[in-house]
Amino acid sequence: MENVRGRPRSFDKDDVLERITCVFWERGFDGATYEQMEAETGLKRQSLIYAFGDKRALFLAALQHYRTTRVEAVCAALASAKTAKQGVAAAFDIWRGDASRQRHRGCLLVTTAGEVAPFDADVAKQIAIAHKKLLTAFEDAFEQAGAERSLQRKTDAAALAMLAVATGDGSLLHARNENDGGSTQLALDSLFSLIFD
Amino acid sequence: MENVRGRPRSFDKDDVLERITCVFWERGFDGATYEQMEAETGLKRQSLIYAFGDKRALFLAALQHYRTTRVEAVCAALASAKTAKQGVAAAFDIWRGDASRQRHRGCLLVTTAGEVAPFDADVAKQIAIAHKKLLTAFEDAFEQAGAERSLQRKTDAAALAMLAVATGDGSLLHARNENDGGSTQLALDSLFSLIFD
DNA sequence: TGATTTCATGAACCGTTGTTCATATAGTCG
DNA sequence: CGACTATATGAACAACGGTTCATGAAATCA
Repeated sequence: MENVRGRPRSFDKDDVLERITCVFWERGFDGATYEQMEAETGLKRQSLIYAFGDKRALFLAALQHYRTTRVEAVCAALASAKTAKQGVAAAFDIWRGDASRQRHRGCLLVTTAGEVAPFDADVAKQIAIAHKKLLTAFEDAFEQAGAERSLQRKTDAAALAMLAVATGDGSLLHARNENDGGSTQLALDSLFSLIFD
Repeated sequence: MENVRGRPRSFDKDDVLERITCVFWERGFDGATYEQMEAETGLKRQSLIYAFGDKRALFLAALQHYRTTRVEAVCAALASAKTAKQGVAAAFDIWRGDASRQRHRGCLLVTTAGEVAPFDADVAKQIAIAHKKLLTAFEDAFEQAGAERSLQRKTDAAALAMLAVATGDGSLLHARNENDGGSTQLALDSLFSLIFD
């Protein structure tokens, strides 16, 4: 029997973590309060602390959750597509979706966590991991695109990957500061047609 | 006589504002404390409050200072260059410099202020102004580049401007989260050679 | 010189917020 | 059914940080 002794948890931990992630995503680390988390999850702060640890641990859990869901989704889109060009298009589409969301736009890792990263090595590590994963995924895609001869012209795959990620993060960043969700997407469109033909 | 009555201020207001700006730039709005500002400026918090107002007013003053110095510098570089291509190169160089700085990397407006903007209309306005200025400056440059026939191929100037700004901000953002200041610059290099020939 | 105005600063204030303590609750095990 | 263990939560705690109060200092003006 895998049932452990003691009172069972009344909530789904992953579900709660998802909601916690959204709070941090929207308000940032300092901006997020237990009060907001209580409202979002329906749980009391002590329960959250009991389940995850203090605020910093909660934030780190949220970062990891974000990385293993959102970031991996982009990587998966890149890797699983028929052609590299389609893969990049799919990845950009995910970003477009994130940029046009109502609440918590932008990227939790680069934007929000970036504020904390210079003063917290663990946070910086989460960012670095995600960044590297994304970078190599794009690099692989562009190398494949070179082999498929779909590139506008021969370019260094690593540099192209850097450009794609920088532009993507920049777009997500701008989306956070704008009311009309559409205009920032121009950057991704423009880049796509510049890279492919 | 332009000498006003009362005890004269013992410090240069602009100089202090520059230092205050650096504190916000490095720590963010919530992260910045009066204690750090005291250390940075050598003044007591009450003097700062007396001269500028409360913390939010201090932050707004810093944002405006940042905009009228850093952002305008990029616009000026774009407008004053001989050719549009040189102008874009000069603008990118400024960004490269900002990205390779030791302290307070990244862009105060898009990164730091972006955390506060969704909950403060005045902050959002500062961002919007800077964004628009940058965008039109690049758009003008790319239109000029089209006339000068230095573009790799005919592309919409507005979309290209969006791409340049998104990539620039993305690069600055990444620079904040990295130890080796060099690698993010690849994105700008890559974009430049993709746009021009 | 004395009155007046503005700047500088020590000190107290006060609210917000993260954390901890103590207790009630809901399950399993023997 | 009692013993035990883990979860849930009300309530008190503690501290960091922004703001305000009150006083001293430095200049100009009459």
